[in-house]
Amino acid sequence: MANNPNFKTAALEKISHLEYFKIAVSVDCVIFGYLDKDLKVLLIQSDLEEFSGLNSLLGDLVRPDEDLDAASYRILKERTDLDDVFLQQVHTFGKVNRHPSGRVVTTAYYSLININSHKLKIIDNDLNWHSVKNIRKLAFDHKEILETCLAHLQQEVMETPVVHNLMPEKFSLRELQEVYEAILASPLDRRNFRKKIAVKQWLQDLNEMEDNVSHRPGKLYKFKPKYLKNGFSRKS
Amino acid sequence: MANNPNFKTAALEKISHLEYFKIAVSVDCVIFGYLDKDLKVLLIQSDLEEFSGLNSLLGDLVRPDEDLDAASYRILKERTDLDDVFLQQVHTFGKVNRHPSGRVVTTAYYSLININSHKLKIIDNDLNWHSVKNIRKLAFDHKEILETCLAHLQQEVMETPVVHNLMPEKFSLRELQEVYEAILASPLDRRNFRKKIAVKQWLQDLNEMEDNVSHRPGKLYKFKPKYLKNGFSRKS
DNA sequence: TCAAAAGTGTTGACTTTACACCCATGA
DNA sequence: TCATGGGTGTAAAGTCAACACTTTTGA
Repeated sequence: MANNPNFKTAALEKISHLEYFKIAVSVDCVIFGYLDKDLKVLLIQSDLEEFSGLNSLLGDLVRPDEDLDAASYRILKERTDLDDVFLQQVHTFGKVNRHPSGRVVTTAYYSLININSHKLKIIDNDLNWHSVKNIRKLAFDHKEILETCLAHLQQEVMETPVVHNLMPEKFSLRELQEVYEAILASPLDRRNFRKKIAVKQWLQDLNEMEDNVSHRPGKLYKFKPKYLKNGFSRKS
Repeated sequence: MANNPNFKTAALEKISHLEYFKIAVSVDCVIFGYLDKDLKVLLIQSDLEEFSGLNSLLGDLVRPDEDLDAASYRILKERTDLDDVFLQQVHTFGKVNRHPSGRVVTTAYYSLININSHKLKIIDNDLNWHSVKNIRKLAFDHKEILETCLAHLQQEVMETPVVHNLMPEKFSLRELQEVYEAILASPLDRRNFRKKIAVKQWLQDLNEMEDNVSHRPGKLYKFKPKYLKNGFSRKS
């Protein structure tokens, strides 16, 4: 087989395909946070003249020697200094004219981070948290990317314990429910919510009570340690 | 804003990022078919020396002026001459060394086609249908891509009427069940299957009976026309 | 008359939803 | 003592899985 004249080596194939290496690959991160009973997303002022005044997702071109997953990780790390982040690939957007600088195919990832425990370099970066529900227009096709990732998050949130990324270490069931309501954008029945969560067995009762609340304090919980591992989505 | 010296135009940005245009983008299609009570996938002999003797998925580099979805469509069209195919993006694979010819990020799509109604150009192409369950090793990371797409198909098959792409125009409920069993790789209870399908209301009773069967003939059904539209997945 | 598959319903287990009252705390 | 949320259970509806017998046809 190796002598079959129809075979080409990888090196040869590369030469014959050089003209295809004209597409850039980027990743865009939809970074969700939670604050004031509201689902937020981290956006940056676009530095492209074409999109002046508009916000965009955090994204960057993928380096030639960088895994796709690693690129999303780097972008998050650069902005948040977070090391052990949750990141999951959602979809790849590849319309020819989606980027005015040229042909850029972008892979969208979503992430969940705890806003309070990581102060960002906000001021010097035009980097800010925005209420997801108030977002009207974004640069590029980033509105569509955001919507796709939000839908994905909404689908996953009751199946897997991803919310833990938005929570403080200790929290009450009310606080947890408020996060779910913010993500799903709809109210939940308190008793049914508690039953549903209890069945999952994600939480550990800390035998501690809330403090500084002006009503009967609730029990505090944390996610069991085995659910706190993040890492990447399996595939890259 | 437009006079802000920190803005760059898209044209300028492109120049500064030229070195990133060193990654090629491909699509790979996991094309499923159904024959002899068996889920098949369309594979081609790899023409890379590095993978001699191995099969690979159908794929190609994306052209600079071609939408990502359109590339998967083109690949399918080239091989099957099918025009109105079902194609859905599943995942993008972007490890640095996944392709020996250089850096190639690939987006995987899956497709379902009816083997009998479209004869392929099989002989001159080393192109063949293979039983999914017998596949051991493929070129590149194509085994992983296949597994990812199969899992995706298995998840979707009871939610959406995608199977219609594997069916002849008219079919009995037994035939439909056999397709489901091949996809899910597990037997289904006949009565429960029929109830589940009935609830979906995807099918139309043709008031015709099977013919040429050596047992009691079953009723024939077809998918309601509104479920036959395919097109692309929403996003590209 | 036999072999093969068609066609069909019920029961029990489980899941999901809707819903209301008393309790503990701080102001 | 009031306002606020904590904490809890049940009944009805719906969903899902398991399971068996009679019917129709061709060979």
